[in-house]
Formats: sequence, C-alpha cells, structure tokens
Amino acid sequence: MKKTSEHQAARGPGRPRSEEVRQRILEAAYELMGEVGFNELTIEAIAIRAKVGKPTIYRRWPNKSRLVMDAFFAATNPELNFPDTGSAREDIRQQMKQLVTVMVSSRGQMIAMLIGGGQTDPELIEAFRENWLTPRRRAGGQVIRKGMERGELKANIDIDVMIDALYSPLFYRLLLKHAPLTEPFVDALVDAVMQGLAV
Amino acid sequence: MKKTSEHQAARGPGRPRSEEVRQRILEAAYELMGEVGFNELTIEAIAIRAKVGKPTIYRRWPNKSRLVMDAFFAATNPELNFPDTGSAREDIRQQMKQLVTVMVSSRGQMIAMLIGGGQTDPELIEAFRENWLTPRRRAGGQVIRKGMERGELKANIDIDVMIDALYSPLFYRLLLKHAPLTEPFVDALVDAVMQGLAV
DNA sequence: ATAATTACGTGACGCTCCGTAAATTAAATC
DNA sequence: GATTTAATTTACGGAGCGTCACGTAATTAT
Repeated sequence: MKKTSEHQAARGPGRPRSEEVRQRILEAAYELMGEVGFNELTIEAIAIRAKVGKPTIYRRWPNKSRLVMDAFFAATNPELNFPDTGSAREDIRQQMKQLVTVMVSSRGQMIAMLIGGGQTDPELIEAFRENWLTPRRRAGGQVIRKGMERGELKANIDIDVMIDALYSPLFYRLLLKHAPLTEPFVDALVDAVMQGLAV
Repeated sequence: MKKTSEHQAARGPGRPRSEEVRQRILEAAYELMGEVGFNELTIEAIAIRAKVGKPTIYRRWPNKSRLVMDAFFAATNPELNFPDTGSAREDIRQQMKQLVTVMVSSRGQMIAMLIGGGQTDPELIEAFRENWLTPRRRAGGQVIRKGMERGELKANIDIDVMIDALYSPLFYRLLLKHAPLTEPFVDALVDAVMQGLAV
C-alpha cells in the first residue's frame, strides 16, 4: 500500500520485502514475548497476531532467538545515559538506579527471560551480550576509569572486576528474585562495595 | 522384582508404587537434563530412557519443573561445608572457590539451566531458591556473622547485602558468560569487595 | 506493454511432544 | 485363591514445528 523507499537497497528484480510487514512481525513478537515469555512464545502465534503467514517469518529469521533479539532491540533506545555529577560514586549510583528502574519494569522481565532462554541457547546469550550488556558495561567502565583518574577509585583493581562487583547484585536479584530491587538496596550496595566490607 | 520395604507407608491394599521405578525416572531426568537442558527436555524422552510409560511419570509428578527439581536434589549432597580458617575473609574465599568448582562443572551448567528455566516458571525458581540457594546463603551468612562478632567485618551493613555483594558476581559470570570463572577472579573479587573500591 | 523475478498469504503436510483416558497387567489384602 | 487396588501399557486428539506447493501481488528488465 505505502511506498517502500527508505532503504532502496532494492537492486535486484522482483517484489521487495515489505517493511510494514517486518514492523508488524517485530511488534507482535515483542508484545507476545512480554505476555507469555520466551519459552511459551510460538512463531505460529506471532504470525497470527501480525496477520502474516508463517513462511513469511521463516523467510526472514532463521529461528525464534534471532527474531526475538531483533524485536527486543528494535524497541531499544540506542542512547545510553552517561551521568556526570562530578563524583564517580554518584555517577555509578545513578546508573544503577536507572538500571533498577528498567529491571522492575516489564522490560526487565523480558531481559530476565532473554538471559533465561540464553541458558539453553548460546546464540541468544551471545546476541544479548553483544547488543545490550557489553555497551552498558562499557558505559560503566568509562565512569569507573574517570573515577580512577580523579583519584576517587583504586587504580590497581581490574575494571571488569569492579563492574562485576557493582552491577552483578542487580542481575542476581533480577534472576533469583530472593529479594526486591529497590533504591535503598542500591544505596546500601554502592556504599558497602565502595567502602569495603572489612573493618 | 526387589522388595520395596524402605518406606513401608503401605497401609492400604493394592499394588504399591515401585521405588526402583522412581529411581530410574530420576536418573533418566538428571542425565537428560545435563545433555539437552531444561527447555529441550521432554517427558517423553525421560519415559523412554527410564523404560517407563508416560502416565507413570505424570502420576507421580505434576509437571516437568517438579520432576527436574526432584532429580536435581536427589543427586545433591545435602551436606554443606563450613570452612573455619579463623579468618572470615578466608572462609568466604574458600566457600566461593568451592562454588566456582561446582559452577564450572556440568552440574554448574545444570544450575544455570534451572535458573534459566525459572525465568518463565515461577514454581521452578522458587523451588531452586528454597532447596539450593537459601541453604547456601544461610551458610554464607553464618560465616559473615562470625566475622562481624570477631570484629573483622563491619557490623552495620545488612548481611543480605553483603552476601549479594560477595557471591552475585559468580552467578553473573555463570549466566552471562562474558568472562570465565577462575580462582584468580575469586581472589581479586574478595579483596576488592572486602577492602572497597574507593581510595 | 510484456516477461521475468521475487514476496506474499493460504492451506496442507509429516513430525514430535503434549497431557489424558481406556484397557491391560501386576501386586497387595482378605 | 479371589478380590481389590493401583501401576503400566497402549492409544488418542491437539498444538506447534518447519517446509512445500499454490495462486496472487509487486517490482525490475527487456
């Protein structure tokens, strides 16, 4: 119905793939993922909701993982916030609180399900790391590096270890659900890890 | 074939359930879980390997989650090690290294898959917490409490926060697989978190 | 214009696994 | 040994998989 334009990579002959159809599929996948989770999600249901035939989906994506990752990232704001309060500890605290806000939302449940599904799907967990985790770890690393340069943070500790120590408890609670993810928890955690547990 | 004895709750008449069959099912479930993971695991395959009919399984367990948890814990040593080196930090370090040893083994993959499957199965994650995580957190908490009494650890930090800060990076790496779980990592982590990241 | 090419939706296929119900078989009590 | 009870076996309808063949729609090449 609408003109395609946009990408105009269409150098070959034949009917081009409809961008509108692609959007409908991604939206349906994203919605259903939020409703039933990765494991219960079926291509059949996505096709029905998107008003599309199954072969149309299989023609574009090789499997459920790839489709869901595409759907997840199509709904991901590519911009990352880099807080800059002047204090590394406060920057990190703020980053963590941002992350907690996401984690307690429906999008956080989706992240949990992607990580969960990734435990039996190496391709899925790798795609998640590549597209979501790594960029965020880089952002965290940047703040830490700045804190080291300023002399706020110890420079002789591996940055990856620092990132793990600070952020992993959030994932731990997201996935194990033994205790809630709250702002007071972030405050207690940042202070504890920054100052150390030892007397 | 064998006498049942053992439980001898058999006060009613009629044929009792075979303990041998139960064992065969649990073993088959445990093996297959290790081979194909929770999501790909089918009751049908368990039944075939255990040389048992499907209804035999469905009569004893209501769903896959319950069966897999039973299979996992039937193969779990109920004893927990409580190291006692005289130093809380060393006790914790030792506990963590024990945990890493498990995590890098095939049993660690199974733990990862249980947590993963739990992301779309509330009953599964709760059973995992109840039967595996909580007892181990209690063991960790005990060591920490002793360290507080001895004056080695700050007494004004919440014990759950401490446990999260110390142990969660192991789960983080187990699940996200962005970096390997090694002894040097444990050493670096314990020192960093104990002394604090701040200068 | 017309032909060639590619994508679309529909419908159907054989397959695996689900969870259940009927039929059969085995092991207890009486 | 007969009866009772329950466990196992067999068989079933249903869902979803991933694929194919079909007729139609949309685009490029001639």
